[in-house]
Amino acid sequence: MPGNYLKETDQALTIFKDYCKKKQMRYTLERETMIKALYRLEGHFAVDDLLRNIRRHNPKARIAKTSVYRALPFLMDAGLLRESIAGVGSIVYEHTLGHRDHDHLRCLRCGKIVEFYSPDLIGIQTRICRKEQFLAVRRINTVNGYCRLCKDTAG
Amino acid sequence: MPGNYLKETDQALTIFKDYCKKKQMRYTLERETMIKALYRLEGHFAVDDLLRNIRRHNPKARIAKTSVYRALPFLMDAGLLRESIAGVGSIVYEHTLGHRDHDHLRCLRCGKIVEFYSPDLIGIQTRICRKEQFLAVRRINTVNGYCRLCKDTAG
DNA sequence: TTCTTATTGCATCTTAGTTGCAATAAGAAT
DNA sequence: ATTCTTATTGCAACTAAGATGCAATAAGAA
Ligand SMILES: [Mn+2]
Ligand SMILES: [Mn+2]
Ligand SMILES: [Zn+2]
Ligand SMILES: [Zn+2]
Repeated sequence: MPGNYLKETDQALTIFKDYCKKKQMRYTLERETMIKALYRLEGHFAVDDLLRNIRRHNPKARIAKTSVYRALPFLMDAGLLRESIAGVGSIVYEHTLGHRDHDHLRCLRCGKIVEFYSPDLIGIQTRICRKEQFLAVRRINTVNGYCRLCKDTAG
Repeated sequence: MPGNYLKETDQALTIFKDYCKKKQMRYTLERETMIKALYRLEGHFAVDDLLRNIRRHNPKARIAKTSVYRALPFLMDAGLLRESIAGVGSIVYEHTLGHRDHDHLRCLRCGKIVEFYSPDLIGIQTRICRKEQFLAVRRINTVNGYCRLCKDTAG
């Protein structure tokens, strides 16, 4: 858990409090717990990883997976979370605060994920959206293939 | 069904015959049927759409969904098919022959899909892969958001 | 403290995709 | 043409992600 965990979590909670107020939603203990777990997880994760992390850190509170699934769209809409990698099967998320907008290379053999940051690529997408008068909400951009270490044994 | 259907299908069948030979796989009637259906479908489709199309055009032949699922990875590997859109939930495919490599904008409200072609974007991805010594197999790049007609009523 | 109603937990359902296995059929060898 | 090997099929049963209906609970405004 990196040093900026507290700051990010705090910021996330504040953002979500405001979001709830604006949308006349309730700021519940469960959602707060979920956000804290979210910013505890550093890498990419599936819903199940998130749930396990929540339960491990809060053994007495029993938060239902249903609630997590129901909260996710709000957390995404509030800008705390995004779907990050395509082509895996189940959905892979990652938190957004403290990470600049980036994309991924994913190894089909060992599962390794390499992040890359390309303002040029994002710029092209933005330009295309403008041309099509399309309001972008979330981008997802993944190259699946074989990493340096796996590509020889790939066939 | 466009005019180049026959040509594309023919090409696809030939490619897959060669692929089978190379991989010591069997070129079966079921797979041939599947490929024909594949090139009959023009747009983007899920596995279920493909199955329905197959069954409608071949009422007597009963091809099992299991076989379709098992064949898909081979068809992709042979270069006849690709996963095209991310963020939908289930997997969306489209055939490749006769279509240049492109990406998608997808409306979260009405489901409309806008295709766009950007050699620059593809070039950036290629450059990044080279830098990371990463062997690209398939790219997927989708911007989810609201189309021109839906963005006013999006909230 | 009271009251309204959004949210939760649980149980149940749905649906995409997978797996084990006996029956079938490519296609190579004879 | 017939035989033989084994990849592939169809079926049925399974797995796992995610959604849904509903009564109980708890935000948070009054
Ligand atoms: Mn990432
Ligand atoms: Mn397309
Ligand atoms: Zn690898
Ligand atoms: Zn739309």
